[in-house]
Amino acid sequence: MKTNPLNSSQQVADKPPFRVALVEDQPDTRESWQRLISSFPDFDCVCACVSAEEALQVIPQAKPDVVLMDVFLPGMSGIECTAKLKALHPQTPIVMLTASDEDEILFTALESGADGYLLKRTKPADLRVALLDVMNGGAPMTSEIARHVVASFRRGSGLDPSISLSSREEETLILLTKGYSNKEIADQLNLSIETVRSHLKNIYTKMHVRSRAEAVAHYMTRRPG
Amino acid sequence: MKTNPLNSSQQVADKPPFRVALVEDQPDTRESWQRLISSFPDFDCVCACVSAEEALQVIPQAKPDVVLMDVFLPGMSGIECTAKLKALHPQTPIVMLTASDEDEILFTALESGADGYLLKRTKPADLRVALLDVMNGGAPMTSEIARHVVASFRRGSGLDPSISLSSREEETLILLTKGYSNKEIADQLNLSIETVRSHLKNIYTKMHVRSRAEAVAHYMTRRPG
DNA sequence: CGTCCACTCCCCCGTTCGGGTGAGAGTTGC
DNA sequence: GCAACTCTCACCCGAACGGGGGAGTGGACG
Repeated sequence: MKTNPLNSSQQVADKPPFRVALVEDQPDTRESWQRLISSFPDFDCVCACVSAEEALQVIPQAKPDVVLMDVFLPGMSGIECTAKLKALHPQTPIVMLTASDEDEILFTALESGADGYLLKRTKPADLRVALLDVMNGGAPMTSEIARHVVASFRRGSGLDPSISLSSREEETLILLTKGYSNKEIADQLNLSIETVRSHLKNIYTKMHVRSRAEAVAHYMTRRPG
Repeated sequence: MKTNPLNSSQQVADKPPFRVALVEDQPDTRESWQRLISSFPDFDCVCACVSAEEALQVIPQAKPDVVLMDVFLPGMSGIECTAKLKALHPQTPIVMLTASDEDEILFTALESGADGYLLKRTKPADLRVALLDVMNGGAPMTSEIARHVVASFRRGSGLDPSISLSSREEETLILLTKGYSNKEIADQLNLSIETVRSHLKNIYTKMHVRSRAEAVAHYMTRRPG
């Protein structure tokens, strides 16, 4: 049970090195990562694929201990590739690499079965820690990434541009989509239950629905939860 | 964010120590954490509350830089307390502490606005790192916790093995998520409204929810809408 | 200044919902 | 045959909900 950062212990072991597979289309980036991984004494970059298609061919044979997967790949995306690899070898951890920290990509990547999610600017030492972490059942991600993930639990989802709700109505709707009752919403917003009911009536009118369940359904189908 | 490890209690007024608030009902545990925090030269435990109610009174005045909150508290829970504190001071980071790594508690805690989530068996050094991390906008959590969080995204796309609904219950749920009332569902399935109610009761029990809106919310956050 | 609107809260009323309990028909499996 | 399960339906009851009013405050805008 170790956490992210500080790692000073250098394990010089006689054990066979951990086998890393790399999927990255950009030649210079790929070679750079490959060299970096091979520079770790306890790691071995057993294959460096240039595409998702090649990865699906090679990786099942290579049987790596961990896969480093770029998100953006020509043809099949790294996310789709991750899903397919996970279907074949659910136990092989896959860490996604990306230059972007955009929410939607992150969540899609995690849904596809990625175990960790790192930004490409991750420092070499942190990469090594992350690889060890993920092979140990962890879910390595940078603080930035983790914050996004945690934040996603907070907000039900985004706003709906098609209908203009007032800010108070918006807050009410979001709590509604978490399944709260009128009373619970009133408590969380420090309002009277009657005020919440007022807002709800307006929301129903604006959204053309007649019940909280319908409002939740419409809201969540328009804005992916 | 640089932190100079001074081992003695003599801190010259380079920088005021970080102010930590603690909420924990168990006396011995509370004092243990309090001592631990105070032992860090760059941290100061400015208040140690025995209950959520006290925390809501004291913490707004104490204005800590970070709050450590136990999940299980008599009376108002740590989760509810977190939500209320977050409503007052959204910018003050709150780290939840618990002995359990049960999914439901974790997600509820994160939804309530907690910024980090640590197990009580977290090592002192890791606690300090976590506190620094969360004040810097990070979302500290142990590898175990992070794995659960990531796993929850996976359930979102695939099947949910945790709950098995019968085929009739499944149909009912799907119509529920379209916002239909019991009567409308009954009509569409050519059933009595009482039968629909029966199915719904079973669904609620299996899904651990208490209302149709909550069922819709949970269902749609776990599956693509 | 007056109007509009968001926000807050209140009342009444009928309907819906959720929980508890029970029960008969059909199926599957031991 | 009996147990376990699903599917079906029923009744009761209290709580929650949705719709219809009204009403006061405060800010924005012309």
